Amino acid sequence: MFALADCNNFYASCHRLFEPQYNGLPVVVLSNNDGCVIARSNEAKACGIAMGAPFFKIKSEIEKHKIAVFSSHYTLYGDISARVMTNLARFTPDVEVYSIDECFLGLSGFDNLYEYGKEIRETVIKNTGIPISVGIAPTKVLAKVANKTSKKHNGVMVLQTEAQIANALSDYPVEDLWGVGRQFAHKLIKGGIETAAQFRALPMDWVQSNMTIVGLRMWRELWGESCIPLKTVLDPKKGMCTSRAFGKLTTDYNQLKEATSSYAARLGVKLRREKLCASVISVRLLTNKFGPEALQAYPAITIPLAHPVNNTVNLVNTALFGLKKIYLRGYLFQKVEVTATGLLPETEVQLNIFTAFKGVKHDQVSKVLDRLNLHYGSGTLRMAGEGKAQEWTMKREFLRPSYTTNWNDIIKVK
DNA sequence: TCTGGGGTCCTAGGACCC
DNA sequence: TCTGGGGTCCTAGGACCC
Repeated sequence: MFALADCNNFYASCHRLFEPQYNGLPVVVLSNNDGCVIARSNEAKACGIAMGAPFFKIKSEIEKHKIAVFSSHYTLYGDISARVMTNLARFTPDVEVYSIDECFLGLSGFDNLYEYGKEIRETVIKNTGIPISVGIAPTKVLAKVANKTSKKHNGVMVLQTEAQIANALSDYPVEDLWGVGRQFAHKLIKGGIETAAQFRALPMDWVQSNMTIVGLRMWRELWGESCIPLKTVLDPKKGMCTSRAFGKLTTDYNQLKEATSSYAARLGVKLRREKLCASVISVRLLTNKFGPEALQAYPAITIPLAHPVNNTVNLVNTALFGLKKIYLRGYLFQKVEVTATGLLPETEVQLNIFTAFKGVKHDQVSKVLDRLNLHYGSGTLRMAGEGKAQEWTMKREFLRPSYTTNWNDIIKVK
C-alpha cells in the first residue's frame, strides 16, 4: 500500500503561516516576474481565478474580490517543505519526496490505514501549520486518485477494495489522472472517454499503442497492479538548468552578458552544492513567444568542455563564449537559459593530459566564494561581469520577507 | 507594459559498428 | 544481376510531472 501526502495549496499556505490574517480569505501566489498565478487558496479558486492566469489580465478580478497577492518565494517554500517532509518521515522508513509539496509513503504491512492516515495528517498540521491531505491505495496512481478525492471530504481517503476503487473512478475526470496531460486528455475526451472508469475499461492494446508504455503502466495501476515503485533513493541528476525571464525585454548585448554571467555563476553554485561537474554547457536565448511573430528567435549552442567543471570562472567564461556565438542584433530577448548536462560526481572527474586542469580539489576560488556567500548572504561576492545595476533582474513586487532563512527577517514577538 | 522554472521519460530515425 | 542480420549510440521531438 502507498500513501500520498500532499500539502493543500502549498505556496499559499506557506504565506498564511506568517501572515495569518489571510486565513479564510482569498490568496494567490504569482510566478517569477509576477507573471501568472501558480497557487491559489480555496477562496481564490471560488472567486474563479484560474491556475496559470496571467496576472495583468486578472487585475480587476483581484481588486474586485480583494484577493491578497504574493510574489513567489522559493527559499521560504523549500524550508517549510523540509519541515513537512521531516514530519512525514517519522511514519514509515519508506519515503519518496516526490515534489516540493508531495510525498509518497510506503505502508506495506501497516494496519488500520484510515486511522494511520488521520494521525499522519493531524501530526503534520499540528507540527508545521501546513494543511495536508492523505490518500492511501494499492498503487501510486490510485493513491493520487485517493488523495485528490480526499480533499473534497475530510482530508483522508483509503481506496482498498475493488468496490471502493471502482466507485472512486466512476466519476473521476480522466484529465485529472496522474499521467494524463493536455494532449492525451483532449484525445480521450474526443473519443468519448471522460472518466477514469471509462479509461480503465479500454483495451490494453489501444492504451499501449496510443499512449506508449507510460500510459500502459498507468492503466495497469488503475487495476491495482503496482508498476511504479517507490523511489526511496534519488537517481543522480542528468541535467541542471538556470533560466529566468528578465524583468524587462532587452536587445542590449551588455545586459545579456550580465544575465548570462549571473545564471552561469548560479549554475556553479547548484553544481557544487550537489558535488557534481558538468561536461557540456548549453546556452539559449529566447524572445517573447507572446510577442509579434516576425521577431521570434531561439538561438542556441551546445559546448562540450575539455574536462568536466563546476567552478564559477570556467562556467561563466564558457557561457559567455556561447552567448557571443548566438547573439543576434535587433531581437528583443526575454530570457537566457544556461544548461549543464553530462553531469558526473566530482570524485569521478578525470584529468586531461592536454590541459592545465588539476582537478576540482584545487578550485580555491569557488570555495571562498561559496563560503563568503553562505556567511554574509548570497551575492556578497560575485563576478564583476554579473554587473552592478542588473536592470534585467526579475520583478517581485509582492515579495515577503525570508522569515525562516534570513536572520534579519526573523519575526519579532512582543 | 505585463504571460514561470526546472525537471523526467519514451520513441523514432539516423549514423555507425561488425 | 545479385545487396543480411544484429546491434549500439545519439539526437530531436513530444509527452508528462510539480
